Parts: sequence; structure tokens; C-alpha cells
Amino acid sequence: MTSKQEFIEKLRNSSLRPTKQRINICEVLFNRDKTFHFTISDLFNLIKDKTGEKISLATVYNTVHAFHKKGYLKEIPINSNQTYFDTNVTDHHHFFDVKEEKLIDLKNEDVGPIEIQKSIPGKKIKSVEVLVKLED
Amino acid sequence: MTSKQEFIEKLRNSSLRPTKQRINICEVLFNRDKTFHFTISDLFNLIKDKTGEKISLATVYNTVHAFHKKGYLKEIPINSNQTYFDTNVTDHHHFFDVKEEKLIDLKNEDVGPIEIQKSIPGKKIKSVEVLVKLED
DNA sequence: AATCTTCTTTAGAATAATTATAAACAAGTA
DNA sequence: TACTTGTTTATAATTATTCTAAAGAAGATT
Repeated sequence: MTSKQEFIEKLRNSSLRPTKQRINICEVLFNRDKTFHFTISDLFNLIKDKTGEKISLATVYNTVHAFHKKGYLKEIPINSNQTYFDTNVTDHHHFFDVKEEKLIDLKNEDVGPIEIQKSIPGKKIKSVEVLVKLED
Repeated sequence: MTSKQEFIEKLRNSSLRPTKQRINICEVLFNRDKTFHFTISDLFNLIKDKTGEKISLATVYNTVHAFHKKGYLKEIPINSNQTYFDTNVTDHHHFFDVKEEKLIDLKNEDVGPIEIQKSIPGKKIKSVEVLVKLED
């Protein structure tokens, strides 16, 4: 459980002004035990439910993008009509249950080491992500 | 080089009527040496250039979806504003050059074996795909 | 505290990818 | 040929996301 005060400091340290909206979003996103997968629209609705106050959709987009840029959120590479984000920014992989459109975490130790034996001149590897699609 | 006649048979065997548009799309997509990564909009423009005739955008969508459903095209899981497809439907992985928004094939032997040490009851693995993001 | 600058929020408009619609048309079949 | 069914088409509708510009809030300066 992170206190409001701690979020304020974290925001300041990232040169993001600690506005009421950003603090609320922090509380909804980061005061959790388990990792959280969400779309912007999930988050938008959740904020209304949890805090009783509505934050403009544009602000939700702005904030999620800001947090993503600062490395507090990770974008999950799946094809869906909406973009999924993850509060777990450590290196890890995903199951995607195609039928139920549901994401499930794979701990890094659930996946053996991945060796990439090819390289592209002038480019370096930024991330290696595995998506395991599941069917019935 | 596959002949028009062969495409017609393949379409019939998939219970897709061999229309002029579908045959043209087959020729643009599948008469290639190398694997081909594309978005709908890429394909739409390419058809105009290669065949001189314009196929309605809706038809391009319909056809790509039909081919995908039949297993002749693979959808590549990356987050982009557009959906990418691949004519190589075998198991393989991708580099994605984030800056240039370009996909590069990784042969299966370029990536070491991937062990998944977790399973979800009632579900089986449909595919395992690795996306390696590249930066400068 | 008052002022000033800069950043942020906001509603709504704009954009862009994709899907839906329904009429015209072409393919397969009897 | 006539009939049925599947396909194409232009266009409208939908949906996710980004842009815009004005109002508001935060931080710094006096």
C-alpha cells in the first residue's frame, strides 16, 4: 500500500506535476498486489467506479502515455482493437487466451532463456517478449 | 510461381469463390520468393500499382480476413496503429524496428528453443511467438 | 500573498483504422 | 435460362486515438 504522499514524491521525481488526476490514477493502478492488465477504456471506467470522480478521457490517455514513457507502465504487444498496458514493467511474458480475450502473466522463470542468434547492424535489442496463444 | 489456374483451385478447395479480385490478391500476395509483411493499406496500394486495377478497400479487408481465417495468412502481434499480416504462416518470430516501423523475419533457427514451464488447465498452447524490439 | 510562467486538464473536434449496410453483380447450380 | 447464393462496392457508421485551444492549477519569483 503506497500512500498518497509517496505517489506525490514519485511524480515530482519524474518531473510530472502531482495533480489530483495523476494521483488518483496512481492509486487505481499501483495500489494492487497483483499485476494489472488494462486498456484505456478499462481504466477510464475503473476510475469513475473507484474514486467516484470522472477524469477526462484525454487526461487518461495523456497520463497513461506519460507513465509509459517514464517506464511505469509496459505496453503489451498483442493484436486487439485496443492497446493493452501492464503495471508489471519487469521483463516478463504473456499467455493470451484467444477465446476469452484474456491476458495471463508468465513469470520470467516460467519461460526458459531466449537466445537470439541474429543481429541487425546498427540496431540493438530493446526487448524480447513472448506471447503464447492459448486455445481450448 | 503459381499460375492463375492453381490459385483458382486453391480457392475452390477452401470454398471461396475464385473471383477476379481474389485471384489478383493471391497473385500479389503469394507469387513471391520471400515472406511478405504488410498492412491492409500497403496491400491496397500495391494492388493498384501491380495490376493497374483498383479493388475496393472493403474487399481487401474481406479477402485478407478470409485468407487469415483459412490459415493462408498470419497476423503478427505488434502494437501499431495498423494490423500487420505475414504470408509466412509457419512458426517463426520477428524483429520490429521501432523507429522505422519495420518488421524483419527471424528464422526459427535464429531463436533458441523456447520452454514454457507453466500451463493453464483446460487450455493448450496454440502458438509461441517472440517479438524482439530493436532500437538504435 | 500577488504575479508570472509553465504545465495540465478538459470538452469537443479531427483523424484513422476497421466494420457494417444494402444494392448491384457474378458464380455456381438446376 | 432461371434461380440461388456468395461477393463486391461505395458509402456510412463505429471506434480508438490524437489534436486543439481555452480554462485552470502548480511552481517559482518577488
